[in-house]
Formats: sequence, structure tokens, C-alpha cells
Amino acid sequence: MASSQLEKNYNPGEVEHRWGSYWVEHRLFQPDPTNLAPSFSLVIPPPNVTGSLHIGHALNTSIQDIIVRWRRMQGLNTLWIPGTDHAGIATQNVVERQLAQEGQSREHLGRSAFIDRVWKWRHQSGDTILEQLKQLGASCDWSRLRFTMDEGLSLAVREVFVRLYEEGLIYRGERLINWCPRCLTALSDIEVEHEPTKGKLYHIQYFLVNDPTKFLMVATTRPETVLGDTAVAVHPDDPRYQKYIGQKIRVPLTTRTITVVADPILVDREFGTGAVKITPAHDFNDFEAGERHGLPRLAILDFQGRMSPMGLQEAQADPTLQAELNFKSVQEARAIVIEALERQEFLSKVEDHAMAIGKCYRCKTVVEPYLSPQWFVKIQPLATPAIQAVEAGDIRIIPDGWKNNYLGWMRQIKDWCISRQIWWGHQIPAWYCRNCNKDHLPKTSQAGEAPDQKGIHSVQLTRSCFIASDAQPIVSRTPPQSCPTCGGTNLFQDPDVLDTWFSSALWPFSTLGWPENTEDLKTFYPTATLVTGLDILFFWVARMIMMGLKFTGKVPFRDVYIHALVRDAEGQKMSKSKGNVIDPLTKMRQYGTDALRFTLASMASPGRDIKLAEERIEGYRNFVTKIWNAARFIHLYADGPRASLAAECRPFPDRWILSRLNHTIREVTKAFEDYRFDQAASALYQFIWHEYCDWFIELAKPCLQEENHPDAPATRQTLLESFEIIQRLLHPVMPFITEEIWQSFPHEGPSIMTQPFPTEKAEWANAKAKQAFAEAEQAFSLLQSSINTVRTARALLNVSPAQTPWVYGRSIRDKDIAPLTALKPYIESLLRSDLETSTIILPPRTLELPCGHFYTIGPQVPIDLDLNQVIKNVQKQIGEKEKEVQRLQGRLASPEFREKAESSVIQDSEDRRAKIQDELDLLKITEQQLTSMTS
RNA sequence: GGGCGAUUAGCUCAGUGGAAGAGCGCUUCCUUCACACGGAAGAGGCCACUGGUUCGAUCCCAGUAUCGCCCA
Repeated sequence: MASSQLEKNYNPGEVEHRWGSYWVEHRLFQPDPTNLAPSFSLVIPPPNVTGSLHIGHALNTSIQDIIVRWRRMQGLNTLWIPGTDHAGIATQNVVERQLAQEGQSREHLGRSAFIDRVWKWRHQSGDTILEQLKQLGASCDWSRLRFTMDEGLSLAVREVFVRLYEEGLIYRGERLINWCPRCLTALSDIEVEHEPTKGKLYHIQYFLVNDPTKFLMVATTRPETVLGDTAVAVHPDDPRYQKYIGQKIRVPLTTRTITVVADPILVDREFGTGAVKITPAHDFNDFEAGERHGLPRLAILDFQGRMSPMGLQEAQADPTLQAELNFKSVQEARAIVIEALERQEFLSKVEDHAMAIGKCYRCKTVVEPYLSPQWFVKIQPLATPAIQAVEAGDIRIIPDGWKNNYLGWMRQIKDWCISRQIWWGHQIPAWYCRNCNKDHLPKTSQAGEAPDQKGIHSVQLTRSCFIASDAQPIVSRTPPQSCPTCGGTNLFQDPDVLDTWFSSALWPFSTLGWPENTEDLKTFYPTATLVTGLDILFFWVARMIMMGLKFTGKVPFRDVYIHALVRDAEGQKMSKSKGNVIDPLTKMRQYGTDALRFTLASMASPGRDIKLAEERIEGYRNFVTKIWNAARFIHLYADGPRASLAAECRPFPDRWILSRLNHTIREVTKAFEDYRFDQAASALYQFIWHEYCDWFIELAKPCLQEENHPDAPATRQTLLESFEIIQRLLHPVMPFITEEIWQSFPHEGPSIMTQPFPTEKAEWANAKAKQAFAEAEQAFSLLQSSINTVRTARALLNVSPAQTPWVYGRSIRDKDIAPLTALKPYIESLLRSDLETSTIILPPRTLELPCGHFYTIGPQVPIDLDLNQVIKNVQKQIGEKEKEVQRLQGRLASPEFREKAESSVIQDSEDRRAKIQDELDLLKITEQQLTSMTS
């Protein structure tokens, strides 16, 4: 028998493994070079090589795979490029930790040995996450796997760097940048996370030079930076302080004097004392204020975030204090400075103060603003077209709400610091001639440098931030042989590497072979859709748009779909430290990958975070099982003659299910087009479970199970045909079980994944079919209400079908009983009772319960049955209907409503009132009958 | 501090200017041969609050409260 083809229980693990390998072996994920249809391509947001699959990846990948499988089935020339990102700081940290365990360090190893070591690690375990994506079913073209440090992609990086440099869009300069004193590297603005912290506001007295009895009270959150002050600012319009502007004051704990300046931008009169100290070397706002007033920058912290002896000396700090402070951390220094301020009576008040503190997004160390020469991208010329592309709609951001977020950020974007003082990454293609830059190269004793511990000297030599900002770089695609200025050959390459996001910014075209004008680039660029989380909208998406427009002249993608963040059931962000992570691989093993994918799709409502509770996955696992069992059922009855009739000639249940199927095809397609995966999922769930399984299969049973039933060939055809379509409709969301089921039935072609995505068949969309479908839907509605009415009555009476072998149906209004009679066999089989229809007289003790508009139905009940529950139920319904009628009556009686409402609304209300009134009348008759039966 | 979003059934969430919906959970009944990861029936909601616009507001507008996110 055919049913033997499917096991009793669905075994997801085995099925997934089998089809997963099959798809790859048959190269079904690769675009067909003979396919002349329009292309449809995606690039995967490259996960870090250090990563392993978390639930966010699972969501991101599932959504992309749904889109890609759907478009591939639609016949488009589809390509989804996979790959990984070298993730500079993160990867370097991983390997450095390994070295530390071995008592080693990268400085001891040296640059080239260290990089070899990272590559070795990357080859060993860098592809873990890719294997996990495969398990999820991701239909990427694995033969086109890319890595941001591949030769081709590195070439693209150098090309972009050099071109931007030549156009003046990349420059090197000394700026205040975010510096992680643990990673010992610069960070871009967005690599700093701001965390609310309870800090303190210190009120410090700055005494006038001319009149040491008077002082200016300055409020600050960072008292240790007092030593680096080069001015104090007040608001020019502040009457309290106008007299001080231009006066000299003394910096506490030093012998230096500085000037009071007027600055309306920096100073908020309401905040603190209204007087602000300016430390241009250690605060971004102060840096800008310093520029405005031409103030010197006095750096008192070194690159490890420690008090610098040279800086302290330059600051003319009290010598005893200097000795105490040298090489102290910020925390230590703060305590010492506060103590000194207190002792010398400079400190007058300390208040609690809520503030935000910047931390390194990789290692959570407090970030220091640090003055150093770095490489920057001049961003404005790149940002302008990237803003226009989104404004003009060349790129759509979905959901639309994030568009303003993007535009807002882009409009206030600052130059992008792209140099990182680490080793793992794309080394900056710039060289320096030792001869021409004698005075600008790293010296062995830099300001603030510690005694040589932890290999500090060598650290310094490996960071371009110790190369003076006016050194002359030679920027070149390939290593230059000699210096173009002096012809000397003593050159060395800038030791820094580029921000990881610099290479990922090129991802949509570098993966396709740019700067070569490859066939892939011509065919698949621009890509169609980028699917990503909000957290990297700025890091990545914005930069891809800028770089794509700049270097290809085209947008890198037409749509950006931003999906939600997955949280735990309580709405908490998942994190390892909280221990609330839901591991997708575990869930896939427990419930099957299709169930997890369906769950994620069903929860992907736009603009809302996903709170993932395990019960949801379990619920959809049950759905998978339901589908499996439906397939087993169909196998049981698949054998036998089949007749493919025109839609309007098929039996009633067939016409109805085809109508519903058409409806579902439209709904799912529309939902996919709109990126409404939640709506697609719920349409599929509702249709498959509550229409196909609950009703169609039940209605089809009698003719399938009865030998030689006249409708059997037609219904068998509909059953199989529609189920096959269902598999294709469901395939993008649940690739594994649909493949397994599809393959278990007779089929053509190697895989369901290359079959066409369902569309409404022409022969089901012609006028005759539409008419037949509309009638079938109407008949079904009568059927359903008949069945429900009797079932409810039975439940209330607590009687089994055996106790009510007869059910009587009657037409009330017109004498036309035909529609109900036509449903006789279906009603009988679903109710497991005989149906007797009548126009007038019913046997005694027959319940006449209204169903549909003009009909009643009900079983004949035994004498001794208690009818009270049924009466109560009818009375409850009467109550509801009466309220409804009153409401409608009230509305219809209002002259204003009559006058102002749309005529269709008035008509609807009238029709509805009439219908409910009819139902109400019937219910009242029923109530009387029931009451008389009890008495 | 600025911007954005949310507030609908016990929970998680759809939704619409004119009849309050789903899934899960809950209650009752049922192991009848696709499925107990199942079937059947059912309970449960002043759609956050206060005003306004409207013939009519859960939906539009303003404000309030609570929560969340982003930016400073």
C-alpha cells in the first residue's frame, strides 16, 4: 500500500540531513546559467568567523531563505551569496586569548607569525557558523562562498582605498578619536556604546590671578582632567560671569594660568554652575571648543589610559602630585586628584549625577577620547548621494519607520575613523619613506610611555598613531619599489589595518568580483534585497549604500528589510551572561528545523521585537506533525482512478477547497511581496489546518472510503492536486518536510525547490469557475453552520451521535429546501446521523435551532433529556441579537447618519438589521418550542 | 534632554473610521482505523487613561501615564 511510503512518525533530523545533502549535491542552490529570466540576488550579512549560530542569525537566515526559495520557485535567476567577515578586533581577541593561555602574546610572536596563527584558527573553526546555516536549510550558492580577507575582496579594498585617497576622500590627520585602552586601538563613533551610569558632579574653585580672593566655580564629572584644562568657558550672556570673560585664572593643583572664554555653544547656563572647564585633549565637545578659541591641547593620559609623566610635566602639575600620579589609571588618578583638591580647599561640593559613559562595543572597557593621528574617510560627499537614494525611493527601507532613523543619522554623520591599531585585517595600503620622514616616525620614547613592560616599545612601533600626522604617506595599490620623492628604497608599510566595516561596506559588489567587470557583477548587481537587523543599519547598511553608489554608480540593493531583535519570553535581550539564550540548534534538534523556521516567520511582524517562548515552537511542531499525518492519510487513499474535471464540474467539497486554495495562494504571495512573513505563516496555518484538514479531508472521507463512490475519481484528483500545491506554497517556509512529502508522491523533476511557486490556475479563474466557487463558499457556510449548530446542541445536551440518530432540517422562509438537501450526504457523514429535511412539519421533540439565514436544524431528542442548557444557550443568543438589533436600529434612526454616511454603509446596516431580526425571530420561536417541550 | 515606537483575551501578538481576531494556555467531553504533537464544544476583552475631530473612534488628532529602542 502507498501509505508505507511514509513512516508513522515524522523524523525531522533524518529528513533534514538527507535533503540538505541532496540539494547541495545536485547543485540546486546555484543559478542556472541558461536561465534568461531577470536575476534576483541577495548577499548574506556575513557573520563573524568567530561566531556560532544564535537565534538572531536563525531569524535573519530564515527570512532570507524564504525570500530566496520563493523567488527561485518563481523562476527568477536566483543567487544568494554566502560568506563570513574577518571581524578584526573580535577575531584578534579570540586568538590573543588563546595565546595568553599558552603564556604567549602577539608581540612576542611578531606580526607575521601572529597573522599566520589567526589564519590557522580561521581555517580550523571559522566555518562553524556556515555549517550551522546549512543545517537551517539556507539555500546559498555554497560554491560562491566568500570571506572578507579573500584575495579578490582584499583587492577591492585596496582599490577603494587608493581611489578615495586620490580623490581626497581619505586623509590622515590628528583628531580626537574614541580609543579603547584595552584593545589599544581607535574605534569609530558607532563602535562606542553609551551606558547610563551614576556619576558625580564635582564643583571646583578656579581662583582669579588678579584677585586671589575671588574664584569661578566650575562643575565637572572628570576632576582628574583638571590638570589638562586649557580654558574655562562661560556663556557670553550670563550676567553672573560676564565680568570674568578674558580674565586669567589659575588651574588648581598646577602653576599654570588659563583664560576665561565666552562660548555659547559649549556652555549650558542651566547645567552645573554655568561655568565649564575646557580640556580639548580629552573631551569631544571641548575639542571643538578648543578649535573655536584656538586653545592648546594638553594630553595628560597616555594610550593605555594612564596618567602620562610627560603630560603632567607639561601641565605644570604640582611636583609631589606628579610623582603620585605617574602611570596611574583614570580611576586611581581621580581619587588622588580629589583628595588633593579637598586638601587644598579647591573642592566645594560633590553631587550625584546621572550620566552616560562610553564603552568599547567589543570588550566593554571605558573608552577614552584620545588625541592621535588616524586615517579618516571624508564622509559628506559620500553621504549626500546615499541620502538622496533613500529619499528618492531608489532604495526602500522596510518597515518604512526606519527610514527617518537612517536619514537622521546620515544627515549628521561625521568623518569615519577607519584605522585600527591591530594586526588582523586589511593592512592600510600606505607606505612611508624613512628618509623623507626622518622626523615623523615613531621614536622609542614616546610621551607618556611606560617602562618597557608587556612589550610596550614594540607595540608602539606597530601603530601608525605614533607616526606624526604630517608624515608623507605613499598610497598605492601595490607595494612601491622606491620613494617617488627621493628615490630611496627604505620604505615601510603603515602598520594599521582598516576598520572591518570598511571591507564589509564593499560586500555587495566585491563578492561579485568587482573591480573586475565580471559576468556575475553584470548579471547579479545590484542585489535585490538586503535582510538585516537594526543594530547594523549604520555600521553596515549605510556604508554599503555610500560605497555602492560611489564605486558602481548604482544602489547596492533595492530593498532593505529590517527585521526584529529576538528577545526571550520576558522581553529581555538574550545574552550568555544572563543565561537566557535560546540556542537555535538545540531547538532544531528538539522540534525540527521547519518548526523553528515557521515560528520565526510567524513572529516576524514589522517594527516589533520578537519575544520568543518555547511553547510557540512546540505549537508549530504540532503543525508539522499535522501536515505529516495529512500526507499519510492521502497516501492511504491515493491509489485508485482519478478524473481531472473542470473546476465547476467537481464535487462540492472540491469546488470549495479549490476556492479556498486560490484565496490562500493570493494571500501568501501578497504577504511575501510585502515582507509580511507573519501574515504568510498565519494564512498557511489557517488554511492547511482549519480548512484543508478540518473540513476538506473530513468531507472527502465518505467518497474515498466507500467503494465505487461516483465522486471518488474526481475527489481523489482534487485531494492530491491541492495537496501538492500546498507543499509548493509552504516550501519556502518549511523546506524539509515539503520536500520529503513531495518526493513521496509521484512527481517530475529533481526537487520541489525548482518547481514553480503556485499561482492561480487560469482554468480556476475563469467566469464559470468563479461562479462555481462563489456558490460553493455559500453552500459551505450553510454546511458549517448546520454542523456547528448540531454539535453545540449535542455538547450542551451531553448526548452522543448515537443518541441522536436523526437530525431534522427545515427551511423556514421560502419553501426552498434544496440547498440544505444538497448537503445531505456531507451533513450526515460529519454528524454521523441521518438528515431528514422538511418544509413544514417536524416530528415531536425535535430541536429547531436556527442555522444560516432561512434554515433550522436539530436532532430529535429523547424524552428524558434535560433541555435547560440548550434553552440557556438560545436565550443568551437572543440577548446578543437583541443588543445588536437595537444598536443598528439606533444608528439607522439617526437622521444625521442617514444624511452623512456613505450609502453602502447604510445599505449594509439595513441588510444586517434585517438578517439579525430574522435570526432573532427564529430564536424566539425556538425558545418557545423548547420551553413547551420541558413543561 | 531630543527622536521613534508600543499599550487589544491569562500570555504572545494580528487587525480595521461603521459587526472585536489568531496562536498558546484554560474548562468540559471524546482514545471512532491520518493525527491525543489529535478531535469536538466552551469560557474569557469599557482595544492604557483624559479630552477633541466625526453621524459614528479600538482605529484619526492632542495631552497624560507606563514600558521599550535609538541618538545626545
